[in-house]
Amino acid sequence: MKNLTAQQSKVLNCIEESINKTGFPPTRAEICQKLGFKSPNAAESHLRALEKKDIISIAGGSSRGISIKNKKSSSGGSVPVIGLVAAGSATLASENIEREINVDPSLFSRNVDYFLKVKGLSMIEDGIYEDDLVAIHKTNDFKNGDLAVVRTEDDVTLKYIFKENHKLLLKPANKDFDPIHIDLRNESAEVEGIGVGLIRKN
Amino acid sequence: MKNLTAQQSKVLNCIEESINKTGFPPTRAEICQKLGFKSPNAAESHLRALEKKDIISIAGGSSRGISIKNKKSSSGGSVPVIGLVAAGSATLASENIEREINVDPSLFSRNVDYFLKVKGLSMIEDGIYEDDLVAIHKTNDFKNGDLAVVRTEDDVTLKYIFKENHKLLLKPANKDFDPIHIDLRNESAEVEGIGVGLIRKN
DNA sequence: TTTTATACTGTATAAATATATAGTATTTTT
DNA sequence: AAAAATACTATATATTTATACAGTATAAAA
Repeated sequence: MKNLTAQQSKVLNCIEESINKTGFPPTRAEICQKLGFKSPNAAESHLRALEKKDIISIAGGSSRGISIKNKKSSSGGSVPVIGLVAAGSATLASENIEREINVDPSLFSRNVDYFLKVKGLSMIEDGIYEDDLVAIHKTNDFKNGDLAVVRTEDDVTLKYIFKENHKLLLKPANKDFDPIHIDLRNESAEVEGIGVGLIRKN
Repeated sequence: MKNLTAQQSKVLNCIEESINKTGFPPTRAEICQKLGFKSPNAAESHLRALEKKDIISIAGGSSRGISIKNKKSSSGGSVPVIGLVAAGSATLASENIEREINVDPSLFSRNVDYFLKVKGLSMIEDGIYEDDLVAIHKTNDFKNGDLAVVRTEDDVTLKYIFKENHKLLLKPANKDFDPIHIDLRNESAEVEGIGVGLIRKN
């Protein structure tokens, strides 16, 4: 994250305080009053700096149009949300984290290390839809039939996994998709975790 | 809690939606635009009614000065899980609460009042399975096609809802189940809330 | 060394916004 | 039966507010 200057932090605090206290963001004038500025442009330029640093967003042409981006609620039990990523990049690398959400750890049967945002329709027949968040428990241990996050040589994918000797079968839940067969003697594949739950936003 | 009229509920929803979507409350004009009013005073008077019923507060002399009262704490919100209950009993009565779970309120697009534990297979074709927890936002306002919790004379059910004049259609997502037709002139039915998300435990 | 970012004051103004007032009509409560 | 609440249209306007422009000054980056 980019560093904020002392003044920018004060302005950000001022915005947070306003939202928490009144329920809505401050105006330029209100920021000036709270921080002792005498010109509305003092607030304006700090806001533009915060916008440039991607800390807030400013809705043009509307009053009090300030909103704070990626509001992380700091309290424990914060779990990152990750999009299905390209091969080579580490799944849990910070640049892949879309956001963080707070979840009750007792919600799912096993500890949730991250949520994987589903791309594509390969699991649709078992009620896993695009943009669903699948709760992933990080482990390389699995049972046949588990829903697994598997890193192959050229992809990261979410499928049902079956292993028999040196053969790995990654099975989708969509008849339009073909199962993936991997011979571990020729190709490498790694189980990153298994799915232990799901969250969907309508 | 005092009863809100249908229009007042719509206005309240509009405010909640604005706060969740943009981060700040709407103006009178924006409410009018969303709900199809042609006079700003239509929104104004509804706001004053909501203020009188102590649902919202309005900061005088400031733009977007609307805030929703007794907003459930924005972090560490404990949300009850409820099984589909028999007719006659209040859905949120304490004896129906199976457990409480902590959920990040920002997880779903609208405020979640409770989770409904799904019984049966009537929504299975749209990825809603038995024992899934459907996040319910309490409201009696809905759009055609919304996933709604509906209390009929002899049941509480989760279906897609469609209303046309005095006819209510409750449509399942399973071809083995028949849609329910309700004639509101003969039978009563009440929308308790709409589904805004889903949690599944494997 | 020149540019860019930071950190403001001061003034001005178009546009956004709250809010009052005047009506009409229907429904609900007393 | 009368009063109050609901549910709007329509118009007007004072005020709030965002936002641009013109400066000044210092610190940091290229």
